[in-house]
Amino acid sequence: MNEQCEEVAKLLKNLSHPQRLMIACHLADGEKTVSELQELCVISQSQLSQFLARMGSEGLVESRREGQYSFYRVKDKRIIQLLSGMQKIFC
Amino acid sequence: MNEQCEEVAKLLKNLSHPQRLMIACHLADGEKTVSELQELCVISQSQLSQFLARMGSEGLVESRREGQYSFYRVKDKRIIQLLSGMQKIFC
DNA sequence: CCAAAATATTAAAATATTATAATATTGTAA
DNA sequence: TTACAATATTATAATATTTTAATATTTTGG
Repeated sequence: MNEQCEEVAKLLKNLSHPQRLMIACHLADGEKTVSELQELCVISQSQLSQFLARMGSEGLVESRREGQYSFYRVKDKRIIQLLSGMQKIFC
Repeated sequence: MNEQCEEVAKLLKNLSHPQRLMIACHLADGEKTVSELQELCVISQSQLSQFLARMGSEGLVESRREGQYSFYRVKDKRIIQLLSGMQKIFC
């Protein structure tokens, strides 16, 4: 239980910022560009990029570059499950 | 969406510490005393009490005093739902 | 090549969280 | 009433997060 709590708490911490949560929710709907996210989330370019970097380094999202665009998506199916569960409960 | 993200992010932040998550999981199983929690979670008295106070002030748990014991429980059914959902996904 | 758009990185001040120790309060049994 | 168990509060140093501004890199159209 200890280990799972550590792992899950780390994930929740990553989702525990309103804008990171919003980013994750939008990405759970499907892959998005940084600039698409920037419009959807109303967030500064710098902060968005920093948040995505953090979310990437902790395995929450992954990205691919295509030309001048970076596409981000949620990395793990379980996280999509979690997000959609939360949506059912709280939205 | 903005408001919900704020609300849910606040909740997740509260659950985003391994020991607070463990406290919440144990309480989701049913009401517990502080000293029961202290044994279950292997945590210092002071920190446990501080965590419970914080979780209480943010509406995650509530308590009742009975003699020398304080009993804590999860306050909101939705949070129990969330926790058991997480358990299904990650445990 | 050059300019502009898209994205990433760095830096730093303000704020919040965490861990720990010390102390205080409350209730009960002797 | 005294001592002890259970719980709560306060204080503080160490660490992490958040916000913001400035700068850098990458890619493409002209």
